[in-house]
This record gives sequence, structure tokens and C-alpha cells, in this order.
Amino acid sequence: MPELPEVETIVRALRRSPTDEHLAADRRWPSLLGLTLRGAELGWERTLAAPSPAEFFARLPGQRVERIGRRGKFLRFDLSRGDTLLIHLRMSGDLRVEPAADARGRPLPLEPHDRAVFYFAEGVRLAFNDARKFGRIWLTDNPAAVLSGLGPEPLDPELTPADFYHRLHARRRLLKPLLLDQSFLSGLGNIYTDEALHLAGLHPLTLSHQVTPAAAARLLAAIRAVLEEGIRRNGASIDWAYRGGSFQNTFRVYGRAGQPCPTCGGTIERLLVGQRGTHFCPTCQPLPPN
DNA sequence: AGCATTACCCGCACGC
DNA sequence: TGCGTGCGGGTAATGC
Repeated sequence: MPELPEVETIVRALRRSPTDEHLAADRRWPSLLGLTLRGAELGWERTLAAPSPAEFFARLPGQRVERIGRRGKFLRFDLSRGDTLLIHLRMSGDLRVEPAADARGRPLPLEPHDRAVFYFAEGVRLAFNDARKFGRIWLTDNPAAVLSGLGPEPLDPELTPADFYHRLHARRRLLKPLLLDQSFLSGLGNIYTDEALHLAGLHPLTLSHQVTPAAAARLLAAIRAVLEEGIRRNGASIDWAYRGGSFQNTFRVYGRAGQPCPTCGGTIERLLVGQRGTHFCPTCQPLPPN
């Protein structure tokens, strides 16, 4: 489900200080910062990518959450004994923070599809819910080994239009699958890629090495614009996975095949590119002659 | 050799 | 009921 803006929204919510003014209004997200892990349980063992369940259960208790962050579509929790907890939500993963027990101390029931649950000494728990079971969790003292293949962060100002242009020309690939490739750029998924290509006026089948410097600059600006708009709207909520965000209300092309293009009024088309549904406006996003 | 492409796989829920 | 589809990504096989 989640792409960069959805993961960023979750990270910001998990990070919020308990004294934060919003917390009183939204009890779904007490801050996890500073809380101490007491234990965990797994509802689906394969959700744990590493280490073994035995080692996972042995290493977790007693570690405090010192930092919460994001790298690409990974959530990252730095713990107090040098370990890092990494969570990738893949297609259908979601997180909840909630009390672990009621006022009488009775454990509260879990939801269907809760694959992992982290219990904290302070009485709250973090539940990882994932209907499709594609999501993964790592507990590691070397997070760089898991994250090392990721390309640059699209919102990092150190990534300049010139860098981006050079990266595009270092490959000879279709723009759509290239932008989805996390080793090229980290954080984009199917929705924001289609939205960015439309905003930049580039056909998804454009070859990366034929993008001009001006078009590369436009594309990078469009990627940043759609990601920032997504973050501002707390992400997108689509299909049966509702997460509170509203970016879906501003989709220009994604999921709108057969409907009018917001720019020119022409009809949005849908293609299959690399097994992924791809939505675009043939008028606003012409395919350059080879 | 190394890069790019394609097909397939992984569980499940939903709409038609 | 059956089929197509999906906010992701890993792997294997094939092609240039």
C-alpha cells in the first residue's frame, strides 16, 4: 500500500511527543519515542525477515525506542542497545498503536491479519497488520546492510536536477519501471509515479536516456510536488485500505482510466507496463519519436 | 560481464 | 463462481 508519503505520515504520527497538542484528539497514535520494549509476538512467522524468531524474542526486551525515521519506504526504529528495527509495509501493511489491555488489565483483542505485535512496558502495543502477508520486519545491528541498495531520497535537496539528469542517462530504461526501481530513486510507487509523469508531461514509455535536461528538471520538480502534496494530505487511502489520508481526492490520472484529463479534458488511458497498471493522458504526455 | 526485460511468485480482499 | 486487479519487490530465465 504505502509509498513515501504514507510511510512519512505514519513515521510522523509515531514520533509525536505525548505532549503534542494533536495527541489528545487522536488516540490512535501515542508517541513511541522513549518507550521500552517488553516483548513481541508473531502471528505469521514469515513476516520476520531476520533474525530467527528465537533470537528476535531474546534481543528485543529492554530496548528503548530512541529514534523513529524513514528511508525510502522503510520505517526505521533505532533502539537503545545498538539494534535497529526496520519495517517494510509492502502492499497492505499498516501500523496501529493502542493500549495493550483494558482498565482491568485484561488484554485487548487483536485484529484479523495482525502479523506482529510489539508490547511496551508502558502498557501500549504496536500492531503490524498486513492482510496480504508481503510486509517484512528486520531486527539488526547493521541496518545499512538491508538499506544499502536504495537510491537517493527524492526530497533530499542534495539531489540536484543535474544529478537526476545524469542518473537518467546512466540507464536505458522506460521511465515508468525505472522510477519504480528503488535502487534508482527510493520512495516512489505506482500512484506517485503516474501522478509525477503526468505533471511533468512525460509519457511512461519514454526512454530514460532520451530525456532532455529541461525535462529531467521538470520530472524531478514534479516528483517532489506530488510527494509533498501527498505528505501534506497525510497520504492516500485507496481500495479497502483506508488510512485517513486524502491524496486520493486529487489523483490526476491514477485509477482514472476513461475519465477526463484535468489538464486538457482528453481521455485518460491505461497501459500495462512491467505488470503494473499505468495511467496517463496521451495528449499531455506524448511519446517522443524514437 | 553486465544491464535490461519478462514472467512468475507471494496471501488476501474486493468489485464486476 | 470465477476472474481481474492491486500504495511492492525478489528471483529466475532470457535477450542484447
